[in-house]
Amino acid sequence: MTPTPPDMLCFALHSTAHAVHAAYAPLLQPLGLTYPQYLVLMSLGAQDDRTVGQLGTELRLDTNTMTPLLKRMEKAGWVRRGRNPQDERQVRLSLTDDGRALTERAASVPRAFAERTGFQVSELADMRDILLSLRDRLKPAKS
Amino acid sequence: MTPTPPDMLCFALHSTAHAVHAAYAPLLQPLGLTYPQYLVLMSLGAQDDRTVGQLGTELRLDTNTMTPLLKRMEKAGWVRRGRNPQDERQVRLSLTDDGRALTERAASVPRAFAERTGFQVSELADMRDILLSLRDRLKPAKS
DNA sequence: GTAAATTATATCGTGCACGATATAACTGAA
DNA sequence: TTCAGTTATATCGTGCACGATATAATTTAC
Repeated sequence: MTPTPPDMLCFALHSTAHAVHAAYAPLLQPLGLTYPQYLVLMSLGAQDDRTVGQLGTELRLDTNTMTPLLKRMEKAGWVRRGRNPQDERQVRLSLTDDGRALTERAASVPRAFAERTGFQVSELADMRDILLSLRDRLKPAKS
Repeated sequence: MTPTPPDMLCFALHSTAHAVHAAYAPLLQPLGLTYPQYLVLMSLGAQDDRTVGQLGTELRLDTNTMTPLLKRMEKAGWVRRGRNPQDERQVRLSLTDDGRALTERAASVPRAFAERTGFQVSELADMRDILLSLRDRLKPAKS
């Protein structure tokens, strides 16, 4: 008996991630943010003045995704990008005043999301930890 | 205290979905399939001769995603697309012989994936059900 | 029986995501 | 010191994903 998508864990994960993305969209759209942009904003809000590589490591994205994403955010006036004079290979990132103001408006989004799910905060944290345990078992990525 | 991506459930979900996607990629690449194409193939393998809309409902994708995806699969020779003479609005989908042969090769992929995680099958099923309960609570999608 | 509404699919534009490749800056070994 | 190797970022091409819109076929209301 061959497995069918609705029964597969991978599809549950895939479709739930999309559903969460869709649930965030109406919360982020008034702020003019996409979901990956929101992650960048919150990450820089917590720790500013980092390189593209450092931010990409935290968000698990490569530079081929990060660079255009960051350029769009620079164009929107939320992020500053500048080469590090000590090491011209690095591009250091920091929030503009507008960007920092936006982090404050965006900070309430996870709570608004959690409320919509109807789950307890502790249940959501459990779910998060289960997911991370799965994710981190997949790291080796070698057959 | 503003939340930071590594602590957020949404990011755990987002990054775990990407990690699973990445873990599937080396299993699917020898078959020439992308992950969404694999879902279409398995879904049609279980139940053939369905419309674009029916398949999209199962995979939770709209026609603006389905149509190009299905055209690529048609071009690859796995899927046939044809208008339903009873209702010319509908496009009915079925697997070609090549497509059906590919489902057999692709059927072992979830087991190979499950083995890599090191989780018990029952644990993976529990995880799936937890995810689906979250996903289905988000459906209303109205603030 | 025809106009309005609905349904099914397609098209267009934008933004990730990622493999492959490029390029410039730095580092280190001989 | 020079040049081979490494590191940090960028570019290019392809494939989703999705909002908005378009179009043709069918159904419904009158």
